[in-house]
Amino acid sequence: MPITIGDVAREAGVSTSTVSKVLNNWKTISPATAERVQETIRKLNYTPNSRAVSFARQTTQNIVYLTSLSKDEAYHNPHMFDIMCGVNKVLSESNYSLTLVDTSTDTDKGESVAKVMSKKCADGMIIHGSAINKEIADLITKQQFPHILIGHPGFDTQLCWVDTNHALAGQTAAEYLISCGYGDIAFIGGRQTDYISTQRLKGFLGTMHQYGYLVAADKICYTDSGIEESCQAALALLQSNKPPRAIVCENNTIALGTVKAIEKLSLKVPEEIAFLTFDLYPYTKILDPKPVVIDINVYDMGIQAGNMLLRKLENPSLQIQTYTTLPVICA
Amino acid sequence: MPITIGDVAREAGVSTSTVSKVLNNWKTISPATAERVQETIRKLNYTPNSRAVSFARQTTQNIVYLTSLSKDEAYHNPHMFDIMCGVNKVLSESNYSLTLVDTSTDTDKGESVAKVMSKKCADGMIIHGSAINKEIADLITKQQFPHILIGHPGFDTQLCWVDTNHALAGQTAAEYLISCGYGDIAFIGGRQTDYISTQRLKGFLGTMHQYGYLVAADKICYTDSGIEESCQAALALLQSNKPPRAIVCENNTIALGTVKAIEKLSLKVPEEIAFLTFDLYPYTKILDPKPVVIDINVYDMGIQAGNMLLRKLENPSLQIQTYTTLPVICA
DNA sequence: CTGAAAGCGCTTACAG
DNA sequence: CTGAAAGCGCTTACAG
Repeated sequence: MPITIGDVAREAGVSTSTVSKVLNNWKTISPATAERVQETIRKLNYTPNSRAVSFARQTTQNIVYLTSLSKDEAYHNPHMFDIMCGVNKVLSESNYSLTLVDTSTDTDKGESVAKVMSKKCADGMIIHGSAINKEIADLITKQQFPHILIGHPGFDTQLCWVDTNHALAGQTAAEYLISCGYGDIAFIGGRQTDYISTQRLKGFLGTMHQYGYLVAADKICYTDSGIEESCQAALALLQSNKPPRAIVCENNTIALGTVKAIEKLSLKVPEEIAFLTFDLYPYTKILDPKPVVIDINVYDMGIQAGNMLLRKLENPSLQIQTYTTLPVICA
Repeated sequence: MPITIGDVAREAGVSTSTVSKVLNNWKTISPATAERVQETIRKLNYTPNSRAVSFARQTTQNIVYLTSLSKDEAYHNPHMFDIMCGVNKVLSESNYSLTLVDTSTDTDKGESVAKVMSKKCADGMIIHGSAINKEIADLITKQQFPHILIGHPGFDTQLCWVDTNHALAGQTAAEYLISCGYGDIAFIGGRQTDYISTQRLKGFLGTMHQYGYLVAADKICYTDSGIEESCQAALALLQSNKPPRAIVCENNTIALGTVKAIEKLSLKVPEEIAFLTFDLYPYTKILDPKPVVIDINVYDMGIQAGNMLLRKLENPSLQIQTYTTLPVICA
């Protein structure tokens, strides 16, 4: 038989209201009473029933993390889980719990979101970018349900979101390589339709121009991000009659292809060719030779997203649409 | 103003008890009434308040997943998250939610577990092996709190657990290589004190002996699982006067070192040397040359753990201590 | 500073 | 087959 607030009240010789007030740190309780009640709580080893608290307060102290959780997601998309860990950290520090909701099996894409909001099983939600579209966005803004979206939504919306600034990462890449004394830099990107790749290229080119360097069209390639195609692209660059001094690889697979090209030509890194990529993946550190890496601390991004949601909970009218978490260089 | 069971009752002209019974599929309700109530529910777009349901039923329909969720955990230990996804899948199919609880910041190791049990915020828990010790085990068994531990606890206990059978994976490795026609097989392991490494070696040796192959002592090495030391171990084996025909690498880092040794000696795989490792890591597939891999479907293991917990919830006296999920060969 | 009482929105014996 | 009523264990105006 679990012990209740009534047991504590009886034992301490006060009312349940008083015990509740002690539990919630009301300052209208006399120190003597408070102390007595606290002691009884310790003696009986009492913990409030969170179901009852949640029901009485009309709030859950729970946040939902909406994302796709398919098999192998953990291997393909470890960043998403690192973000989740960051979110969990701040929330738990503020006594919120975090509940996972998988959107991968939704027949209707807004199914999970609608359910969370109507069942009142959470006070707010963190939505991973993979789980959003225009309809869901409208649903959420109409209900004014507290939320933070991870990742730029890609359409105009009133939604609150945070994202990393990929263009800024591209800038950082250019600045770093320029500071190393390299002016002739090539860029191997993913598909031209890829948002992240395009942003990184944009930032890179902007900074190059700003510093007075021209990047010739034949120094910019687009690939399918496959290892083989990237290797070919890198070989073409390195074997041209005027090879670049450095290569920016838009992602890790491209870096891997570039590694193969560099090995094949037996070039010395960074003496003969420098190369750089974005994001620390589990296998980035085994690349040999090693690229310079521009990384985003996505755990920190999760922390920031969690913090913003807590602020939204206190002040629902807050509108947040921001780029957060600076890229850092791991040379 | 969210609509309640009372609104539905009034609109449908019945009592709240009746609405509740319709909601819970009691068969004592006349079809006519049931239909009328269902229609009202649809019309008003009513969803039961899960806080109230949880409070009235004295159950949460929530399960806690206890594990360490530090920064970079997602990169170092993706398997743990894949298990989590599997657990979430079965639970959500049975209308249970899954809440994350991070044990990495516990000052006292049993802190989180004790809190979960006393606050009654979950009906059961899945505990990742990293978050267990003897004291916690005693706490849980004393309270008879429904749980499943992922991973053999390493001490005698009444706890319910599931694990993968590493010795069986070692057997599978030996059987596969023997079936390829290789009899002279070496084993590069991690530290002699490592449980998993020891189990894999045990299974491997058992099967080798069973098939009548002797594994000479100098064909078994122990390493610190570092790339460099593994490469040296592999080189020593391959350059001995009687090199093995195949090498079993106890983990991916060792496989990576072995890859380097094979490259250095320009050996052809598998014509001159075959090699094998365990577990598909994110970078396993970029190893070149490719090893044969013995993998465990840990997502499936999560599904099984979730299913067992559901069974425990229905039948608390159930005792489960089992090895689950067969290793599979990815050649 | 303290307590009696209403209320949070459901479920479930029990009576009819 | 249906409904009145108690109960789940807290919180919080409100009165004193």
